[in-house]
Amino acid sequence: MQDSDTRKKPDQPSAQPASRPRRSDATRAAILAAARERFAADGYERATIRAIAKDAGIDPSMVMRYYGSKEGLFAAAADIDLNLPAPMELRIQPAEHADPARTADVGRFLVSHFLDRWEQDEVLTALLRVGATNPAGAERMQQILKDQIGPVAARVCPDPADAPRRAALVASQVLGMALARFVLRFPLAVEMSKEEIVDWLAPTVQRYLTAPEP
Amino acid sequence: MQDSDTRKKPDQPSAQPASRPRRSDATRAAILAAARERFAADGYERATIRAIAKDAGIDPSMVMRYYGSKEGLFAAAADIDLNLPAPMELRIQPAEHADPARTADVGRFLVSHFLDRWEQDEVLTALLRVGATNPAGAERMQQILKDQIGPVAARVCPDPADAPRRAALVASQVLGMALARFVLRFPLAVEMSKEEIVDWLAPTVQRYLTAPEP
DNA sequence: TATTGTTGCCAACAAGCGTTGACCAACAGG
DNA sequence: CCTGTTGGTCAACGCTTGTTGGCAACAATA
Repeated sequence: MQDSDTRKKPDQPSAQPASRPRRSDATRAAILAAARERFAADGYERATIRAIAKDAGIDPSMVMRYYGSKEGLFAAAADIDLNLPAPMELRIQPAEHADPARTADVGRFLVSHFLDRWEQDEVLTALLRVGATNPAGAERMQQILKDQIGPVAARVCPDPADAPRRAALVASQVLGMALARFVLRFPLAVEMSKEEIVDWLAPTVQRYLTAPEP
Repeated sequence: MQDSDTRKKPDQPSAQPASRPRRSDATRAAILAAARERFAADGYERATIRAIAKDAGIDPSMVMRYYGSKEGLFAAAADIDLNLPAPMELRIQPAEHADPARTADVGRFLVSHFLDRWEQDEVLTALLRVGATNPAGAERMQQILKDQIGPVAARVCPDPADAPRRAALVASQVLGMALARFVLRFPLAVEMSKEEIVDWLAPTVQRYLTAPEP
């Protein structure tokens, strides 16, 4: 899902789903990488197509040809997969027993996973920065919450009916920490070790997901 | 602190600290109000001086005359007072007894107060939006955290030495919820009632502030 | 080899931005 | 009354932005 392209001119209207490699694939990838870096560092407006093109070592007009517009470029760059485990896998860990505390430590796992994910892929910071000022970015985040975090919550929380609310609570804590650490760069949020953060946030997330009531 | 001006031409170099009212005070206030609205709605880059001036019903050049530059305007508009109670007042509530759980419900009070504050004053949303893309905005937020939340944490948490860390944790949860509810406008974060949010977040904040260890 | 599509650069466009300085109207103090 | 200060508009500046079309070089196909 990550490197999907917005390819034009579908040669065979109903042919193979993955189009064969092109000579320009390296350039496309360079543009995408530069775009992620710039969006992460500067946000949507200040990440100019000219700057991105310069980073990628090509002409600005190429960006337009391959991605149509700045919005198209962002859409391609912000195609994110959180790599969350399929919900079923979560139940396996603590063997197979009844309702209370279905998964021993979803909270711990999730917080740790998110921190790793954020540190290794700047596109998450990019999406967070852009989402704060750009409607399309905010919508994309909302979609990720719904499609990728929601299902996990649905499997783990007591009443699947209010899984969305649980997911939103989890998102508020995780995004808040990401904001403080990777976007605003509060010194104290930056200096804390990953383990320390996990120790503090895991019980919170665990409670948001599994507590029967506040 | 809220409506501080960047007044030029100090007539008497060492005269009264508060200058007398001017004929243009209404215009200044209109500009500031429009600026807060635009910054909150659009972020720093897309909130143009021209648009702000139009909202205020005056010429763009007036903004420059009264606030020097766009940065100056933002600095004036983002002069924020969280209205947190002086730390001493917090200790009074549960009478006067020893260490464990100094204040019965700081968490509940803080979450409720922040939600109120955010709802009634759009400048908080403005600062959050701008802080995500603008270094000056991020620095301002950091300063508010240090000067206004830090002291509260220092009085309430077990070891005043790591009050800053406690404050950062609290900020991560509170800012995260503000981000989800007021900036990204996740439907489920918007639909939840204020009481519901307080019920969920209060224990978290309480723990971040008063728990002896994670 | 001739033709056709792909890859890339260059120069330019129109629009929008923050910012500036000239200029006029209204008021204030003597 | 005049005179200087203040409040405000207007038109323009220099610059950057996203975006476009033309044109040369290369690769692939026939």
